[in-house]
Amino acid sequence: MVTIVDIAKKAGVSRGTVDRVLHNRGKVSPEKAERVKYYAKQMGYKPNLAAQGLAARKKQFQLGFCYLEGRTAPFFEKVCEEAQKCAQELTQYGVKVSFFPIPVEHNHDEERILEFARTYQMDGWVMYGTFGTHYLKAMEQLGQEVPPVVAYNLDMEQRIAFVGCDYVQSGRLACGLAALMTNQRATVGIITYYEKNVASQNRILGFQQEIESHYPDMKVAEILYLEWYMDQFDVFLQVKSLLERNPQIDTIYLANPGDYSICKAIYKVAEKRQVKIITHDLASQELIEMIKKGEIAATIGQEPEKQGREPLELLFNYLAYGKSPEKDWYKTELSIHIQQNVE
Amino acid sequence: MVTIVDIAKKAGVSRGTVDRVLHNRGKVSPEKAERVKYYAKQMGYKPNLAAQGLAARKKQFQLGFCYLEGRTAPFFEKVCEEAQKCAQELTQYGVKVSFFPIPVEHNHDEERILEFARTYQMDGWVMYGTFGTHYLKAMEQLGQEVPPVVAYNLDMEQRIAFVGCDYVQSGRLACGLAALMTNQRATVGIITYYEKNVASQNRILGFQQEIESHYPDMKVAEILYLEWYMDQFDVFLQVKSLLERNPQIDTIYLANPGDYSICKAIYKVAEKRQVKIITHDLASQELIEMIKKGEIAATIGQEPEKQGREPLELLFNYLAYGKSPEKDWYKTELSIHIQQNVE
DNA sequence: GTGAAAGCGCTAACAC
DNA sequence: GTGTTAGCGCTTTCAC
Repeated sequence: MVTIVDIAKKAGVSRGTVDRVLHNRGKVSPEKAERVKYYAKQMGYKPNLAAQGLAARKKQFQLGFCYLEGRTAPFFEKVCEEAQKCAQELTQYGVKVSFFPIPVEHNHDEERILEFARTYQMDGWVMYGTFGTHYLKAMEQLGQEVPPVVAYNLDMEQRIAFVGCDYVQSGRLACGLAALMTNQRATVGIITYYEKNVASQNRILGFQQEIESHYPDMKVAEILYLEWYMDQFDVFLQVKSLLERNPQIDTIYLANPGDYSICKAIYKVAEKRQVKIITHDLASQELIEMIKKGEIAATIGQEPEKQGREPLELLFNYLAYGKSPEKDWYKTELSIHIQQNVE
Repeated sequence: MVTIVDIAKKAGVSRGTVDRVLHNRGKVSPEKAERVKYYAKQMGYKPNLAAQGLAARKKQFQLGFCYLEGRTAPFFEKVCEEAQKCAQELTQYGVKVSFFPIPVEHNHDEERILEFARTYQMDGWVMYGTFGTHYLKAMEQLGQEVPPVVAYNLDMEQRIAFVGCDYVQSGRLACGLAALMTNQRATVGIITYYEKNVASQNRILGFQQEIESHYPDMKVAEILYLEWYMDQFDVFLQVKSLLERNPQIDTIYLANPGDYSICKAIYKVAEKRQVKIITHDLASQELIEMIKKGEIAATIGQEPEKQGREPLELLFNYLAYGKSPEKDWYKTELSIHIQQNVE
């Protein structure tokens, strides 16, 4: 294994100089820099991570992790759980991660976010796209330099990388499942919270694209938009009338479950008609129970653990080792869970 | 963060003594040992991995990784690929991993395995169960002390841990998929290579158990055992007559694909009857293409990457840091792949 | 501009 | 039995 000292010897310089060249830090004569770079490449130098990590302790980085909190964001709990584990491990490298729960009702509150941006100074941030976008706007308004941001779950601009799933593909996969369960003849009722939610929109888009490109005998009968304020009983009535309006519906695609309590309401109506329900994520215990019982036919996962861990690791590598993320988009895998492989 | 020196100070001993206590290595007076242990626990000491890794370089461990090689073992290629990546990373810790491909035809050749055991001495081994079992027998015969072995893919006795899937559950999941695709009314033809293969047997067992416990309207019409020597055309004829004997079959469960070339043969026969095919693993490009085209309805994965990486990491942790595996069985997840989430 | 040296936390060889 | 010390590879500070 090639070390920094090996290069120093070959290039006839000191180990300090090699380090300066490798990190584009400080004053080195052009010729020496050239020579060092040449040998580093030629000898296939790869920094030793253990050693780098050990030395990194002195830097004491402060990172911030923002996540959505509230009844309607159970998915983020899973993400956050893994992020906490990762944060614990990063302790070893002298990193301190602070967690910032954002209540769903403040998610677009520009005033508050401005205050947030003013108050908290970090060496780097992990944010989900919607919040990150607001944050950047706030920082611009404040005329402040933005630290590196890694986005997760939903993408945003000006981040150094994004970790999350392909929502369009996610909708396509849901469509494929519907096809599988109905001999490619499904008539689908789509139900979703929040008409303007990008994730939900893209999923529905993907679902419809897939029908068009692969399944001529399938169709979407209606898209039902639920509103924030509806409770379980409201939902029950809405779904009931959806099914009454469209007696041919045999599959329900719940593109954005939000609060999973609505699943129960949907199931109650759908049960009598033997309608298959397909939804996303595996976040609440309630949902898991329903899948185990076969009340929900299938759910599509998007690796919440990876969304919690990878952004922190990317950020740390970026700051501590100067390693820019190799990819622009770290796609999480879309998993299918049915009765027999849940848990 | 608590370091070894902090403990030494508190306990009023030297850092060397603390190290000896923590690793149960060498002579320390009982009282001092007690004191060190007490403070280590009380202060919540966690060794710094970076530092440990750096220091581990001097030990120069030699590990061996055995894998099955040949046309009928494409799954192992994926495993091996990831294992090689992991081996490359372990280089940083002074670890050298040697890879031993075992041709399928030598897999049970006791004579050869005896020779193998005699020839290669390693600090630790990663082996798939079938080979590992023979290896242990050989070592016993030679009267040699066995180094630690981590098993993967198939379990064995006397290993320090096992990394692999639950084959019974894997068969249950296949059954669940069949149910999903047929409104719980599938009539299934099961096809498998090698009657005595444990993985295959357990999958079929799980499949049948699941029918019994959940799907009264499903049944297995026949189990067809293929033989080693059959070529694609032989398979074609066998499957054809299987379907002729059982005109009600609407689903084929290929419990052990072995060589994936038989998939094409099965599809050719099954196509006319619109029979759904379910199989395992995602190992060959050929198979992936068939799934993309929808010729194979679904395949069930078992995390080959994890099976390649985790055993090496466990073995390294065991040897270098004296950390025994936390679990006895590291279960790999069963994933479902259909047209829309393959690749 | 450059080299020398200290130190990150841990391990193991060595001296007493 | 126990303490001391060299060193793993890298970063950074401090002289020159």
